[in-house]
Amino acid sequence: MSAPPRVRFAPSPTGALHIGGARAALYNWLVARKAGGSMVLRIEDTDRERSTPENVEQILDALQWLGIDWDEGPISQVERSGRHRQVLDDLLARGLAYRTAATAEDVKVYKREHGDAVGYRGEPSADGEGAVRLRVPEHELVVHDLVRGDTTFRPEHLDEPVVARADGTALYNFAVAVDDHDAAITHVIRGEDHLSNTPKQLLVYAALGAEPPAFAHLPLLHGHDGKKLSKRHGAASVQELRAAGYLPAAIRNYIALLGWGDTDAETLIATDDLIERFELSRVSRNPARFDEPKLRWMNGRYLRELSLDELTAELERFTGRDGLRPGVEISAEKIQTLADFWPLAGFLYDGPVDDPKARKKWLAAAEHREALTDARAALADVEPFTVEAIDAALRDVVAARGTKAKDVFQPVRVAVAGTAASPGLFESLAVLGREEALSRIDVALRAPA
RNA sequence: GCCGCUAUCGUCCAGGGGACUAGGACGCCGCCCUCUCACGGCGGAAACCCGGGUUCGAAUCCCGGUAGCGGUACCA
Repeated sequence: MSAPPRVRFAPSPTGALHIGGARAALYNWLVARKAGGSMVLRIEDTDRERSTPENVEQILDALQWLGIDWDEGPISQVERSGRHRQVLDDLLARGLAYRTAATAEDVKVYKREHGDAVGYRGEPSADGEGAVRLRVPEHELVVHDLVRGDTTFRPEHLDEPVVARADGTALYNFAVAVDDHDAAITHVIRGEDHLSNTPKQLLVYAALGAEPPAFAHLPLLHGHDGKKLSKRHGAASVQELRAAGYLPAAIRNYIALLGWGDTDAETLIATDDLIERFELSRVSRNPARFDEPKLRWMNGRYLRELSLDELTAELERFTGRDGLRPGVEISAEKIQTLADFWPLAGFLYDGPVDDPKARKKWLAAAEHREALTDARAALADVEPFTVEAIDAALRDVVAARGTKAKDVFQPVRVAVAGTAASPGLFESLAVLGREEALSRIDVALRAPA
């Protein structure tokens, strides 16, 4: 029996949380929740140029909205600079690191002389000033990865990495390793873009005299064009998905499947089952593409699992309107996202929408205007004004006119909804009520053909 | 360039030496349902990157090529 895992999610606040970060957070969370471990949230804000408090807020907010919680933190990496400096001094004192005046340009020159495959080896500066580089040992560095197996890095290929700026502030590869070690992290689960950095971090662990944690590098997520999905490219931030009307549960299910799958063919997996079934060893090694149509479909399934009360509450929160229940009842099975609702059913509340093409097609011909007139007359007499009675009355009109059903129904639909697609016609009319329905038809009839 | 990772339908995920006539889901196409749009049901098209090797047998193992991706910062 091994100790409960301690995982961490460590975003850098240089932008919004995008879907790739969300997935990394989710996988960490699943590992922690499955085994009764804990999840640490750390903000990697050592990039002082690009990190902002607003981004930190956004990320925390996105995580909470997604339903991914954490047990410790958020801890700020910059606030640990004292500890970083202390470790740095120790490494310097022990000769495992050295200060150097060498610049990136000097490294290039070195490569030109020794070949691209040869790792940079520098000399300490005479005055003891400059950036801090780590010494690289002679032995191979192997990353034991839970998803991709062992990856071996030969030391001669590795540049001596810069771990701190000349002013003594820590750089990423150094700070992560120190912080993960101090936090007793057992599993580092992050994107594959960090795989090449891992040997540098291994160096830090070795210098610390510590056992490195287990690593799990997740395949990257790409946009639909096959290119890397990032803050600047392809978007898909959690906030955007939220604004697009997706449910957290659906997003969790969808992104869990982006890079992971078990032998069971199930596609719809509730979060509790995800926790139970998730296995790092079954994470895919191939990059995946974010496919929004599939998320849409999945979201529709989750939407339809909600009770009408729950759906109404979601929709009222989403649209900022209330009294939506009647409209929700008749549109629930027609929407895939919360954002789909208003374009479909908003006419019930705000009047017919303006769709010239629909008017031209269904309200211009004399035949349609006559049908609408007949329907108006029938509707005026329907008693009670219920779905069933409206249904019967309008079908009587169809029968009397001897036309196809749609030649009566569509003009009525366009008259009351303004457009050719809507929830069920009879249901819509019943929701509107006789008075409102007749008045909309009258307006349509008065409008010039 | 160098270092590294990856390679099954358009996309995601299964399968992983003979059970493969390669499975499921999204999407797509057709049909059914139907007042529109959806939902739902049924059916269909659609993939093992290429070349060698190992083996009685390879999509599955090995090597090479190719392609894609990542890293190559005093960013994270």
